[in-house]
Amino acid sequence: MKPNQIDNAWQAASKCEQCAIRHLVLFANLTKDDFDYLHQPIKELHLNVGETLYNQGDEPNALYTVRSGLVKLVSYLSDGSFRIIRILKQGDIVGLEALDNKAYLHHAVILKTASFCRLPVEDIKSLNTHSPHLFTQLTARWQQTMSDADIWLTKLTKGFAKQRVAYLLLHLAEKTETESCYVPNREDMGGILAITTETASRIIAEFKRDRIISFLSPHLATIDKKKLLVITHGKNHDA
Amino acid sequence: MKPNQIDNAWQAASKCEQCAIRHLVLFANLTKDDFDYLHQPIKELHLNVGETLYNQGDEPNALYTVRSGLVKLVSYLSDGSFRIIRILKQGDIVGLEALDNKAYLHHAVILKTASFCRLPVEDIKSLNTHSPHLFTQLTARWQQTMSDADIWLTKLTKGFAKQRVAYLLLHLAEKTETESCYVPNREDMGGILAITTETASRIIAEFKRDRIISFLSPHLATIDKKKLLVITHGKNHDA
DNA sequence: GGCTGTAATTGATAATTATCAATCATCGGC
DNA sequence: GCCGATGATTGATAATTATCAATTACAGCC
Repeated sequence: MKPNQIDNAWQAASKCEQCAIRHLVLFANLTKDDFDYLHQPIKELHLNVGETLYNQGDEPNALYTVRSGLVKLVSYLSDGSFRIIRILKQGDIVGLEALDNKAYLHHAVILKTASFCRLPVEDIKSLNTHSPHLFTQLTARWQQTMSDADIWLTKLTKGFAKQRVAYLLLHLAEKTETESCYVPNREDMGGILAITTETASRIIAEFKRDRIISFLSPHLATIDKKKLLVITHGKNHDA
Repeated sequence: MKPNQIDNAWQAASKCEQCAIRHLVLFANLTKDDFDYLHQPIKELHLNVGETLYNQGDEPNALYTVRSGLVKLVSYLSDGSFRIIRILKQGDIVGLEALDNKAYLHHAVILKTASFCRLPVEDIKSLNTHSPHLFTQLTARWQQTMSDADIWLTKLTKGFAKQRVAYLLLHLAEKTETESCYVPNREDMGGILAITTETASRIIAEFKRDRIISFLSPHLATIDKKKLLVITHGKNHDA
């Protein structure tokens, strides 16, 4: 990301106490006093599709709360191929590893125009030593992250490609408020499910023909959850 | 686990301050004073192969440090199949999710005769509010768990079965002090790599014929790391 | 030793997926 | 509207893996 983009991306900071989605975020149960331990105002950050929040190996000095949009965490392998580790939505924390002072583990790339709150690591740490409230939330976040990783492992990397695609769509639908759900491009689907772009494409095309999925726009579609669930459960003999 | 087994499993508690592997464990950097916040002596627990530390859904009131041995975390799916989520060795924490007061997420089953320290959740929480030292360690553990999960995802579920088996063996070898490494039975290998038992068997058999792996006992073998690394990197044309 | 149950291996075949290559669709810019 | 670029789709084929079934190896036990 270039300097001028950074300037554009940053917005005026706003008061956490008045945050519209505070019930979803890390600061959910902080008290009024707790906020005194924040030495700098929390800044907000806006990024467009394809932009990068941080890169693997970057020195980490902040974690981020997703206010809106979608973010993918990508890990590149030595052979040049990549794998998408997770997809994060509103309320999720990105870059939790910053708390451990290690370099970021992944590339965080915007899938759907997103906004973030930037939480400086030092503030989080100081807040944690002074107030017991944050620890609960942090625990819950780590927990959430692990359980997401488990789902990724158990549901998205097991069984035939068709089942995995079906599960992915259902999983993505869970991440949405509306009836329609975000559908990644075929290459990203491959990166999530450990299948090739072509296989992903073939399956989505088949789902389209079977009216299991209908695209409203290139990355937005409505899905037939019932049919997908059947596919998830194993082979369906065109019942 | 039946009551009489529990009786056998528990050993006299020992002093954490004198623990031989304390540098590896959660209490690594606690001060003398910190230990005063532990209301009960830390108990030690011994379990044999096939025994269960806890089951998915059990109410969690403790986390465990692995003192020795190997543990697998298993998740059963609705269709009766299972997936092995992670393998834990000396120094690793089992059941971190207990801190979030949620039910255990997996079954924790002993692969290689193991001993544990049982850390009551309440003690950990109280210790954390009174001393800043534990937070660092907990952060590091969560971090470790996440990064393990990432490896599992990126390396063990991608590419052809042969590459995955090769990577698994290398990964397991990392978990050992000695030259020989633990090799799971073929069904478990399938559960780890999302392949069938037969495929796992075929590949291990092939590795045996190629002298890439030599079994010393049913679950212990020496491996040729160099050759495995080559296989990991993609197709090897019998160079 | 012989028996028995479990795990490992192997074989044959069908199903699934990767690979390589070509075509089609779509969208923004001119 | 046309062009070019990018992503999606489809086709043909080979490679990989699952499936079903049978056989072998081996440890524990009588």
